[in-house]
Amino acid sequence: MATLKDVARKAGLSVGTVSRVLNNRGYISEETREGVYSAMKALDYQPNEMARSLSKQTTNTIGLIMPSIAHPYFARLISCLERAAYEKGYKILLFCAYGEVDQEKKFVEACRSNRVAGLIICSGSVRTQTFNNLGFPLISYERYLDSSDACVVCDNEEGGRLAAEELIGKGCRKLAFLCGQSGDGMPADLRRDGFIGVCEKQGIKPQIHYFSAERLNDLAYYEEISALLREHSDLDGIFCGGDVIAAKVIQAAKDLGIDVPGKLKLVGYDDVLPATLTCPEITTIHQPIKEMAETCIELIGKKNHGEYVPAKTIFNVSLVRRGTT
Amino acid sequence: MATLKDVARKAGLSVGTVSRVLNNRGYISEETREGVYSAMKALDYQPNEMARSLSKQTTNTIGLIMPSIAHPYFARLISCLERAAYEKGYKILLFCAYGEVDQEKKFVEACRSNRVAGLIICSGSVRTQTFNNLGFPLISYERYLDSSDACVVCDNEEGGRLAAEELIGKGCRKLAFLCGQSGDGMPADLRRDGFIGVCEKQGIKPQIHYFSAERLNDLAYYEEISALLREHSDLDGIFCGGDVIAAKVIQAAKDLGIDVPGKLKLVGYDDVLPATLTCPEITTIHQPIKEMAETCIELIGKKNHGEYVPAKTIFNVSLVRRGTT
DNA sequence: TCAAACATGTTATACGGTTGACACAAACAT
DNA sequence: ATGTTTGTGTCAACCGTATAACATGTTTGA
Repeated sequence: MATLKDVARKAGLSVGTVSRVLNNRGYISEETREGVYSAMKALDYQPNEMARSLSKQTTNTIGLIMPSIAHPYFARLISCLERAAYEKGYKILLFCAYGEVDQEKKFVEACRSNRVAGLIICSGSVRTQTFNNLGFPLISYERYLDSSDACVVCDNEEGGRLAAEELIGKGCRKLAFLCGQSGDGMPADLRRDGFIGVCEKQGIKPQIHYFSAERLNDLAYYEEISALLREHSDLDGIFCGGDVIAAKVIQAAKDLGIDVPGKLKLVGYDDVLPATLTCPEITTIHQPIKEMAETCIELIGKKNHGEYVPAKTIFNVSLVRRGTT
Repeated sequence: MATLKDVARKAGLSVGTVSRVLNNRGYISEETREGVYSAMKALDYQPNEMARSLSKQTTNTIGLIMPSIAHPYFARLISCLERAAYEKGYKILLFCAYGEVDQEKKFVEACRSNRVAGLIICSGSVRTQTFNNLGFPLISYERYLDSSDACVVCDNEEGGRLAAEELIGKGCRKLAFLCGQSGDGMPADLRRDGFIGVCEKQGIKPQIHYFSAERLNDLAYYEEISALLREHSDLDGIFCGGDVIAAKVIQAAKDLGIDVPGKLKLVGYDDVLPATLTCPEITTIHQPIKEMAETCIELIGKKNHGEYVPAKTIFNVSLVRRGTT
């Protein structure tokens, strides 16, 4: 592929001058500028980003380490992050660690090797590991990570409270909470706490059921849910820690002859695609994913410009009422 | 961050020797090797991939240009591609072009700038553009792209035939096909042709309905589907060009009091998450996405090693019978 | 004992682009 | 006439790593 030198030769200019055109430095006549551009076009020149990054000691690449890609929530998140990144001139280097500490570590190192401009991580291990002296800002998404430069989260406790209020307000008294991986710093715990808090005020003690971490990847919730519904046949309201879980509850309930929302009401979480694919559609807690993604990207930019960034940015959630309540 | 020079100094060795250790070149004593490793650990050294790529004139990055990320099909595909890439030692640079030619072009240039080892593109424009002298292999996914080095597709016509046979075999006579973007080289056309071919042999002339391209991003199919069902109330079998479409047909049918699969039978396409979230679950055409993704990555590796790669790799599809037929 | 194999160092060049110092000339302003 | 701004070229150093050529030892083995 053509290099700067080739362009300079073609345009009858020096490398320095061509570089000036490319980087808008110093004085450049309109004539020269056009000469450079036409030479670039003629040679189909594309600057070598490797060389540029090496020389400039900075890249416009942002690393993403996610626990899943195919899950609707993360698919949506990655989509929003890609768009926000693109609009700020960044590219996305995507890694999926499946929540495994070893892989996360490897990918963090890969990001270091690639001298990314910033790293956004949604860790599966959270507090068990720390990342120091990375050389670039680390944004923790939906997790409280001590060694991060900033956390971007939504108000999970409030989400839990909204769900409880909705279910109780609609007359439910036998409640349950189904969620994914628990653990220090994970959002599921906060949703649970918010949920339980409201329940207790009403003298209700909800069932709590945790799915194992691998369910995030295979999404095989059905059997466990069906067993739970059979075991606790008096349940009349379930708060699901995700919309996929809620969709599977609808299936299991239907198969057991339990009417939703007649006999059993549901509130999901996330407000992603599955919430609008079921019958009935799922009442759920909406997370402002797009805004959260944009904030992640902005925080990296600010941090790299030496600006102040808040250690924690908390987004409001809201209830979206659909057919399951 | 520490450089090779720092490591060499710390280990009391020359840069050349350290580089030999890193690249397994020439003779190295066990003692020296360990000295280098401990120095690397002490300095928390990570080789600079920019410099390495620049020097080696090759990267281990694969570019991905997709029309969507959040759509379950592409989310799944990207997930499989990331995994396959990781297993072969590649990293993923992810771009979403929303099927827009201009953005695709920009992203192809970005890939050139980054000297990717290969590019996998699922183009929205297909034959309207050509990419030549890219400097790296171009794999076209599910599209027939003339200027690509290889196409990886599934047997879409066969998928259409399987769907028609299933519906007709279950007694349907008034058929329709709903699909996304049509156009030369797009898979929807082949599915349609396969579907129509079987229908005609049975003397059936199906309705064909195309959604606009933007539906791929907003997935707002409901209104159009509902209108179609009302207009053609005698329909008893619908072949949907995607599982999300099928899920929305189930909703619209239910709202119109049409029983699925009693009065109306459905076959979806892709076999992705939504197919197993609805009631009933969706009978669909399974695409071997994982295998297709692995093939894409392998083809890039082979092409870069000068090995022969077939211009077209076609994967078999199969019918997965669930609740909608 | 002498050659081959092993182990390391030195030095230079390359990858492709950025940047700063410096020189030179023409155009312009005072 | 003199100083400033503008436009360009030359040259060199640098980013971090790879690699080849060549020198210089030390072991090892026949």
